[in-house]
Amino acid sequence: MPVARPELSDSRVIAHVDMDCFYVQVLWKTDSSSLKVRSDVRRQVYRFKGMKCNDPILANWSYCESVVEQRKQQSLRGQPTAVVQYNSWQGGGLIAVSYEARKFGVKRSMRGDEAKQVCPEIHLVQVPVARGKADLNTYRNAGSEVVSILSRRGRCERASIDEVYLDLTIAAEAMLADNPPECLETISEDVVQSHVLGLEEVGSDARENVRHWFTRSDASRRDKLLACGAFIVAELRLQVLEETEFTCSAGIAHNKMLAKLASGMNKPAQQTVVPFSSISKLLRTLPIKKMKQLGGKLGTSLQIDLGVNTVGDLLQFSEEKLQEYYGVNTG
DNA sequence: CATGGGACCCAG
DNA sequence: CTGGGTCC
Repeated sequence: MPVARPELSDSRVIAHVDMDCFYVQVLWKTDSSSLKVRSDVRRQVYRFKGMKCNDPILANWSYCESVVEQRKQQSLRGQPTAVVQYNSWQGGGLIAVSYEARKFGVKRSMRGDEAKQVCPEIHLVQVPVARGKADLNTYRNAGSEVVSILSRRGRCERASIDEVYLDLTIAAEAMLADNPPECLETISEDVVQSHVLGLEEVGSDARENVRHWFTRSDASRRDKLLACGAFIVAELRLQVLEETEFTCSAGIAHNKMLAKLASGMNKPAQQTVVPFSSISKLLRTLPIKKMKQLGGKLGTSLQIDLGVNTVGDLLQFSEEKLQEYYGVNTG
């Protein structure tokens, strides 16, 4: 029988790391492989610009443009920018949008022309093209740099080009045994800036609440493990920033689903912890469509056919009942 | 044609 | 295996 159920009573420490508008960030950076390509081709680009181009590699004008555009990279920091693929039809499709551009209402999956209308000063940069297709290898390689840093502290699972799950259970247990947060004299600002779900965020001093949560000696073992995990993730995110210039956001929780949910709650360049005690409150009212796997037709079917709107509503249905509707695994 | 394409999972 | 769904 297929089983797709997590273990009961789970105290793993799982992080989900999500790069902020990753394709845009990659433009800001100069990595060695793209430099090599650029210096190879730069001379020819200038030679071919405005002419008929017979070289099969350079024949695609989009590629020439993208090579030229990449030279602007450093100056694009802090400016409204989007990465587009295929510029020939209505300016190409946006696949990443900088936070500066988002302020103007520029959205992913707009066309380049559309983005120019709402944000005339936006910089549109094309992804490289190889064999007539968008070539994402530059971004894939940049993602690998991040994975190599994250894997210093735990096992990594690449979830996509710009997302990684990290199992920090072992590292958190070790930290709890050797050097628990409650014994630390000072706690770095990066850690205190974490968001912890379920903490009363009264206007007075959220910082002090977080600091207290991290250092309380009477916390449950689960909470202490998550606190250690959040420490480690804060360190890792700093190392990623120092070594790659990339910022990312992260969620820290007891399983992948919750870590993924949390990483998207505070962006960019922030991290969010989901303590065990906050889970039921969080899920009871969470719209089902926000959960991974339920954003499409399955989620719609849950709403329309079963009247399930929140994760809490789902509890009224037995596993067997759901399997009747959707099959053994999906159910 | 007009969000594009690839990776992965599942049901039948 | 194919065809459909989902994600980025």
